[in-house]
Amino acid sequence: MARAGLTPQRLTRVGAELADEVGFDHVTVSELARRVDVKVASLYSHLRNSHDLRTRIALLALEELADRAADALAGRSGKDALTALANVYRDYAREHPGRYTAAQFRLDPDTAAASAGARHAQMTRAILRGYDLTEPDQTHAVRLLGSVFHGYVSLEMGGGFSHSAPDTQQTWSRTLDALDALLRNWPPP
Amino acid sequence: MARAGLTPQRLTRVGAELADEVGFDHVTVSELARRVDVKVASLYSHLRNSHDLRTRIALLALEELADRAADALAGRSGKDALTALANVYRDYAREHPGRYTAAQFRLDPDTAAASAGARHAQMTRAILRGYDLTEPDQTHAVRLLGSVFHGYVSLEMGGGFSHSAPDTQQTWSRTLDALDALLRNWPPP
DNA sequence: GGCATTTGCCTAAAGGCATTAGGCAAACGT
DNA sequence: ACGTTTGCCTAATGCCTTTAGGCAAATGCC
Repeated sequence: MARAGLTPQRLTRVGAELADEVGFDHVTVSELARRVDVKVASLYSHLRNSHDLRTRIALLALEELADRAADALAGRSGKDALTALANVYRDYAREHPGRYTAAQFRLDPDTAAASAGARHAQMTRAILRGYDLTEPDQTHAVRLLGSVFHGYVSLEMGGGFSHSAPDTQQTWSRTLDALDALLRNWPPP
Repeated sequence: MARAGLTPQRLTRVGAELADEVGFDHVTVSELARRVDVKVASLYSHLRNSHDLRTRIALLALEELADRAADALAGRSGKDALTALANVYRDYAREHPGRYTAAQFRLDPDTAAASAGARHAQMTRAILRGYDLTEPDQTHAVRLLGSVFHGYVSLEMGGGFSHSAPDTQQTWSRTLDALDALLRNWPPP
């Protein structure tokens, strides 16, 4: 019985690929075992259980996404930064639909606190430095941007905008124009 | 063996209640059978399979939501209508989280075409009559509103905004202010 | 009302996934 | 070299889905 050299990290990576291929909801410990050519029970030395696997994939996705976002934001500000961040989310969801879904996986509070989630909020906030917003409107705006990015990407991914004119690239571009305009003319209370 | 009086409709309703209690992802034919006090196999006379059950719950949710939206919009326009529609989604998600998730269930194209999905788009479009938008910006705006509503509700439901000040009711209210302002000052291309 | 047909619910069985227990051999430390 | 740890295996249990085949209740026709 030669050893397969499994680690939680490797299993998480393979799990993430699996998610992109079959959808995060269909990620299964059994299928993962097949992929790494090992019997199912063997995985339980490396993963607590199925939920643990999902959690790890979610954490991986959140970090990859945060890393990409950090890269994209470097040296940009204003609308340029807004567009760059928005595109990171949208492109990631297109390239890695399973991982993107994983990033939405509900984590328990402790795990969430230790995740890259905070970096995401932080980066969105950074973008707003290019606009003239003070608290509490800045927080409202962070949440609004999060809502639009996630909502748009998730609807587009789910086929919500499918096959109807005008094409979704147009809408995306105009959506970013609109958000930029909104942030520049944020309404008074 | 007294008959239980099952129908696809009743099973769908019970399935929807089940979804609200345990989450749409955990809706199971077996649990449904327990709830209606019948053996599992019996359900297969009324439901094609598990996927069929989910589809029916999704369609139910889409219709309930569209009905509520239609009620809420009656006699309103402008920001009043915008707020009313937005609250329908948010309130529905709070009252019926499982059904709300179900409404996001990806339907196959034919089923989607026959669903209440079109009514939703239509009602969002109706709101925009209170603002001065022409095609294709009207469509872009429909998609943006859909993104914000869905994104906000889904992040809030997932605990994304949890426990941080300011409270989410504030943000929601200011988000609607912002959307209204945006629609009144939609940026030129 | 009696009788044939349809329909609804049941038992049985097969196959899949998750998870735990217990065993043997490879890798590692001294 | 040898004892310990560690990794992967077999076996077993339990829950879920889905199909096949049977019996009894409802339905409809005369």
